[in-house]
Amino acid sequence: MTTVESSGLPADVYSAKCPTRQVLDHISGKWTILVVDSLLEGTMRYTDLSRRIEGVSQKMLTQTLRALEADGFVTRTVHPTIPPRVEYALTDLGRGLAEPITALRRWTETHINEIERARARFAEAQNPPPPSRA
Amino acid sequence: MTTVESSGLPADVYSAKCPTRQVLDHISGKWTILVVDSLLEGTMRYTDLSRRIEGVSQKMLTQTLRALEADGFVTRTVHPTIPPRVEYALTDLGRGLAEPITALRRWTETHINEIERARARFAEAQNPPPPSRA
DNA sequence: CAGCATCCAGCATGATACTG
DNA sequence: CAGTATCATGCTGGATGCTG
Repeated sequence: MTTVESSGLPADVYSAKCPTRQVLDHISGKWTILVVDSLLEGTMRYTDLSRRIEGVSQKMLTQTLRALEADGFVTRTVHPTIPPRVEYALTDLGRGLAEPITALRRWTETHINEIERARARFAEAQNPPPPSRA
Repeated sequence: MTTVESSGLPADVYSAKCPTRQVLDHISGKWTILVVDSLLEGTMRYTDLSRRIEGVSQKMLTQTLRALEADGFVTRTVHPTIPPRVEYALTDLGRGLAEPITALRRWTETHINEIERARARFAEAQNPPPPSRA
């Protein structure tokens, strides 16, 4: 096998088989978090989500919902009426997923100032602007 | 402001100004987690990381390290010797970032079986395979 | 050793038009 | 209403060659 032997390290953190990577690749999609967040407030119809998330294309919304459904994070319920009525809701698994995401969000929000100061320092170091006064 | 009023929702979760999105976009990069994980074990030189992560191109490794440096997650120390010697290390902030990431990793690893069962069910529902025996 | 600059391929995303 | 199908594109990421 091609595993790194000299260390107990990543091995295949980016392998398609790495669970973290699989899930991370999904939630890092542009719309996934928006959808999950929306559904945390309750069941919604396609159009509800579409209007709420505002900016998402039909293609992307559908794609995101399908991926979430495939992973068991949301349920899709079709009411065979006219006009059609499709409702999306989070599963328990989906609500569980929301927790670590929220943890990450909170950590980030707590430290965003620190991060932005670091960025400012970095930018300045790269881009030595004329010290406004010698 | 352009914030959604009718709900306390996403507002601009995908806006460039959303902290969560900013950080998520970074850690969702193919190599960021690998680099952070590696550096959790201690200071490393460029080549150490390059060899350890194995599969990363120079471009991507450099790019990833620069982004992490810009955000204040790693320090880059250049020893002006010949040949050059550059050492990378996690900052406290970087170690802090590792925690929510680890939390996500753990949640995923705990639930990956459930996710994969959901996927199997979904695939089957989409792709009604001939029931091996009528 | 530790990069940077350039070129290129593929996929993710997005806009548009059409359908049950 | 809730999608599907197609086309266009922009950016991510990888390969290659050069430098202090």
